[in-house]
Amino acid sequence: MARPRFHALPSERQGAILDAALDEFSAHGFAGASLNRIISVTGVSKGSMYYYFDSKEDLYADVLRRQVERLFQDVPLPVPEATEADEFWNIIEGHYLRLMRLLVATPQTAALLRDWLTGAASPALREAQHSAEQATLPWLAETVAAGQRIGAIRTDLPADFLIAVLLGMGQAMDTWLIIRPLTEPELAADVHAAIDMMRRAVSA
Amino acid sequence: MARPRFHALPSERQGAILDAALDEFSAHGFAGASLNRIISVTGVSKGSMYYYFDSKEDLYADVLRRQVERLFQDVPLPVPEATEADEFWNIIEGHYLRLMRLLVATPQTAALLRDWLTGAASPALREAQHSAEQATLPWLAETVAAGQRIGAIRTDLPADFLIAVLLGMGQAMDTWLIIRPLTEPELAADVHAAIDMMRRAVSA
DNA sequence: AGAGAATTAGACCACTGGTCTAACCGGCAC
DNA sequence: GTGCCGGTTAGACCAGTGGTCTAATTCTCT
Repeated sequence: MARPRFHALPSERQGAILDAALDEFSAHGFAGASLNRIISVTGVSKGSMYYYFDSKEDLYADVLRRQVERLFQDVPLPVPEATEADEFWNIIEGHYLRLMRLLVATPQTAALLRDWLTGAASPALREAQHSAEQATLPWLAETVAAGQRIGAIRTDLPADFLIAVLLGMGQAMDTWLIIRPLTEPELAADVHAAIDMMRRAVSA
Repeated sequence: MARPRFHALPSERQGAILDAALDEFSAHGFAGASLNRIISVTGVSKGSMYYYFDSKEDLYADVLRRQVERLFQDVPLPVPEATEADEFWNIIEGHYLRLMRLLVATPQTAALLRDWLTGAASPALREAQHSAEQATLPWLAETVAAGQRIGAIRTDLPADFLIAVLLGMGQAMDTWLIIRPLTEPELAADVHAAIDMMRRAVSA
């Protein structure tokens, strides 16, 4: 995680650094991004950079976390408070649709997420993986628990397993949806189909 | 792809190079692997290495392709010739179980595949992606088509979409299954649960 | 003003994947 | 045998990488 010193910087300077990093990471992915390019664009010296961040991964993790936070802030996704399975899944579908719409509208964030989704588990990115999971997993776990409580989600398998499979399905769907230029009606239909598959896979 | 020259080499030399590369890639993943380490272990000069292979990716693609081929050779997985949905899914489950057993028994291959699965779509690996897809995708596509023909798989969604989702589920399940040390009875039960979820998601 | 800490700059390091040229070697023509 | 020539090999070399280190600067507080 970025050292506290970084957050003590004037916010415009923070912003300039993080913006440049976002540009670089979303354009080239983690592996292809060049730290030297980032510092030369921002004018920050290498010494300062490593005074603020532990490593390239650390910077990446911070950029990613910010984008995920912004996403969750722009599209609030409360854990569904439903009493019945159909309602539960409708709420989920609405969440997903809103999220995908926002991603379509912010291609840079979408590119960053795509890179992260497809390369996340590589050993070099455990830090980023971890920091983004902190934002995502608890929500998913809570939602699964809520679904189980009202009988919308099966309880015969370990929740961990269900969550892993849902994450996998979600990544595949995200990638499939993001990668192609989408028109509105298609998007809604595709999201409906995606959630339907999830529902079938894990419903009680 | 490896240049033809490489295959003209004495097969023991080919083997030594590919073994060293497999060691390196499975131990450190694609990004962490060092070409210099591979050539220093094998005693092959850098000039020769680049005379045989176009690039690091090219070598990786070749190593990966070999392992996938070996896997499919050791565990034949014919497209199910079933006439009824239950039978169809039983055959699939049998295939998957056999494959996972082999992977558990060959951890090096499992490590290589895990790295590939989790990092495959990163731009640097398109070559490897492509070469391994050639081995995997057609089979999956055929199997989906076979399932659709006998009414075991839904036809209301694009096959591409189903395949993408199945791949995502498969990756998640593979990872979940490989990552934990498995005892036999658990493995069978987990595989059964995994295939069951796939079946629910895509059945007609 | 002066001491001491926080911060910055950028030279430097080992290493990376990849290129290039000079040497080498086997086989064929004379 | 000699000359030659194409396929092959060795390894010096290159620009660039992420990361470290130290000396200088700036800031703060007494």
